[in-house]
Amino acid sequence: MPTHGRLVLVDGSWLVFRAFFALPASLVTSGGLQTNAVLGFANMFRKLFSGRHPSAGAVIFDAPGPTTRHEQLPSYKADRGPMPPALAAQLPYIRRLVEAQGFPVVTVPGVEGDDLIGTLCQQAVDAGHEVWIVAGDKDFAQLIGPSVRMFDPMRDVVFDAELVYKKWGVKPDQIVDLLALMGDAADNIPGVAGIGQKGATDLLNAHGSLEGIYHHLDALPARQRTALTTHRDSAWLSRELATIQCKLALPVTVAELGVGAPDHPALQALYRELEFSSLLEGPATVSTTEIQSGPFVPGPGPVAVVPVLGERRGGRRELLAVLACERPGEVYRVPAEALSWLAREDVVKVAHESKELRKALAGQGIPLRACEDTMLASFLIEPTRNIPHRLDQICRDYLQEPLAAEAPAEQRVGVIRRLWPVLEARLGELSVHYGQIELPLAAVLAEMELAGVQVDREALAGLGAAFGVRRDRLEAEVHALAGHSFNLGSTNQLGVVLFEELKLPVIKKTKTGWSTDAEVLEALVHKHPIAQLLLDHRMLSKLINTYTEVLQKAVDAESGRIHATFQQTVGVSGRLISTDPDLQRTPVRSPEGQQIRRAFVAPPGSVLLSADWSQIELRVLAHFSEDSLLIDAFRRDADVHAETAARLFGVPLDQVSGAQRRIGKTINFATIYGQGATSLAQILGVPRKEAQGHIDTFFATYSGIRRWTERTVAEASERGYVTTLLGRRRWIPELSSQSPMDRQAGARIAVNTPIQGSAADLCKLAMLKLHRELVGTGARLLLQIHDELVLEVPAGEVESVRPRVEAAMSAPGVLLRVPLRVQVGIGASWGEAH
DNA sequence: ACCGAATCGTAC
DNA sequence: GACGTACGATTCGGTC
Repeated sequence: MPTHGRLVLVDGSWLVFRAFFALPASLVTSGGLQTNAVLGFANMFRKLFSGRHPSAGAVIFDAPGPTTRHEQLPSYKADRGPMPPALAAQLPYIRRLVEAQGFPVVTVPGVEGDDLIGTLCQQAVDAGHEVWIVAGDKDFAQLIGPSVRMFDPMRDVVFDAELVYKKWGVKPDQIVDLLALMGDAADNIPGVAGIGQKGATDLLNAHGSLEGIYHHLDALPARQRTALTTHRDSAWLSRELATIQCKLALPVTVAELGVGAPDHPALQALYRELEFSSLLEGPATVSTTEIQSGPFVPGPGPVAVVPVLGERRGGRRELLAVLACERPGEVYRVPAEALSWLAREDVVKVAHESKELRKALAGQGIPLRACEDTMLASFLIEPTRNIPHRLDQICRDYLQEPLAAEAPAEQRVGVIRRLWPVLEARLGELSVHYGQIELPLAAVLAEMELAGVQVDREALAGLGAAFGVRRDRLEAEVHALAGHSFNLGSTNQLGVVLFEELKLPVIKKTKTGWSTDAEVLEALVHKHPIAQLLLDHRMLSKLINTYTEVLQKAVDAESGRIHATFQQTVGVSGRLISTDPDLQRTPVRSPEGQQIRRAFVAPPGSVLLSADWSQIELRVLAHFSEDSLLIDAFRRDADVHAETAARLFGVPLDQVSGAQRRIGKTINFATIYGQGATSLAQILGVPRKEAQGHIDTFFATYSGIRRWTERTVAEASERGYVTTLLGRRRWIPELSSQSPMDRQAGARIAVNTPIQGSAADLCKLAMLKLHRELVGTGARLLLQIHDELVLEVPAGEVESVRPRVEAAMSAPGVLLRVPLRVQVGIGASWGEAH
């Protein structure tokens, strides 16, 4: 955390409570003193400043006893109760710790810590300083401004105004209004009963402030109006309670908050007294040496590297320094200005999640070369174990040592250094796949993540507003039909309305009660008008909550684009997984969904090019199974779903009806998933017996598929794993389970993984090939959606880029027994390109 | 406040 | 329960 030149105000009371409850009470000295809060506090302090202190700051504690807020509301913070004695006993040590660290301790009787922080913060801002508040309570978000940020050390997040908006949906100066409405259970701030976080943010976004909301009561739905009127006094009192005082007269001033150098002997004495062996400096502890360049000459192994990252900007995080470790026990801190050695081919590096380091280095214009990756190696060795393959997990598994999930960088780098030889040896034959596919792909993914994709924020906002109007109308209609209002988002409440009050038939049950899913509602459409309204309401709230809202918030302020992450070690079959946000689940099927895709746009002068494979998984199945009918169908470029239908129903191809083709398609896919008769019957809406008949006919017709399926399951049972086209392995312990149900599930995995995983292999291969062939063009890859690639292409280069895309995807570098077909679309938006 | 389970819906 | 691979929003009940 870059704290120099800033005033740092630490919410000490909060930190102490968090440490006390987060760590086990079993941490005691040999003298019987419980030390968990002190240890947690000490660790947090070390993590915050890692020896590099700010020039000014303070740790603020609440003084015991009542404050003015208790006079306003006797129940304020009532359920906190008295401080546990086991915690109170640790406070003197925490005070010693803070003082030995060189920080002033600030406590003022009768004044809450929040108000101390608020007032000191205001003084500092007035004096032209920047302020960092170290705290976890969302109350503090109200103080954030151009020169004030909040750092939450538990979540490792720095909040600025933009992030506050992302997190809570309102601006910092609206936080008190938000709390006034939604209340705060932790502080016993009552808020307005009946209005939760969602309702509160929506109201504030519509009307700006509490005043605005009360001025427009008439415009609100009846339910909200009633709630707001009934609890009017509570709302205003809540706002008062939630407001942090910034103008108190205090016995201390900002000018007195100088931070001194840590008193190491005093700290060590304290650590010894409390028996904190992990914090004691000694031979067991790694010392970090600051160096100005990288004098690395790898001996028996590579140099392990861990980036020290700063804030997020434009889709990447700022690179502050790199910790490097050549020999276990020796860690160097290399400043960001001296990292050119990371680009050297002759110095082998190893990182955990090299993609992140690569992205951070891109900011300095330094390419990362010759860098191994422990995360990718772990994934290939055993994809299903240790997802998402974090360092602490694989350290535990391969070094048989514990490592804290958020261990400091100097510890992580040593672990990476020692892990690499172990993982490299375990890779064995997989090292080819590792070196040829996954490792180079990480570089391609890094570029895609940095590039991001442009979205039309206004278009999304407009869509969201339009959907919102429709959703609210539907909600009112549903409430009217039910005769009272209730939360449509609660399946419990909905179940009561549908099955008790309206006495509609129960179609299906869940583990805990009545099911109200889409299938059930579909079945009720002809029994009651409420069902269709609910289906439409579900669709619209889904689109609003999961897409229009989330996507707008995901837009990066710096680049104006969405920078998703492509997880390379999460999809057990080898698929890439997009998160933050999940762009691979962007709607496409409904017309409303397509509108959302139209908000993904190309910048002026460019177009989006979308290319997707036709039936890639069925083609992979044809290749593996060598089924003559399926291979022949693909070689003729036939309509495979129609052909399957023709064979199932015994009709000539040109007489296959739309409904029959749909069944053919469903059954073709059912093969890939190892679907059984029951579920197939349910999907097709036919009797189970008929579905079983289709399955029997299918396998009798495509006998090659039947033989391959049987052989694959048998081999997997024998060897314990299946492989994909490019040799990726997935172990399937389910196949040797005692439970027949588990074994059946294992059989489905054994069939599906080679198909899904090989399709993923082909896509990765195509991405690598395409990436090479795009060098020198202005085109760049943006997204991968399993069987689709989306590129941004300068309008003038479309003619030259398009054939390269088609070539890379049609012939990614492995020859299958069937051709691969690619469909390309081009447009100003993703929706149009599709 | 935090967490996990449950339910639901979206994609390929 | 019965369809493979996923992410994520929301609600709800339990625990610190």
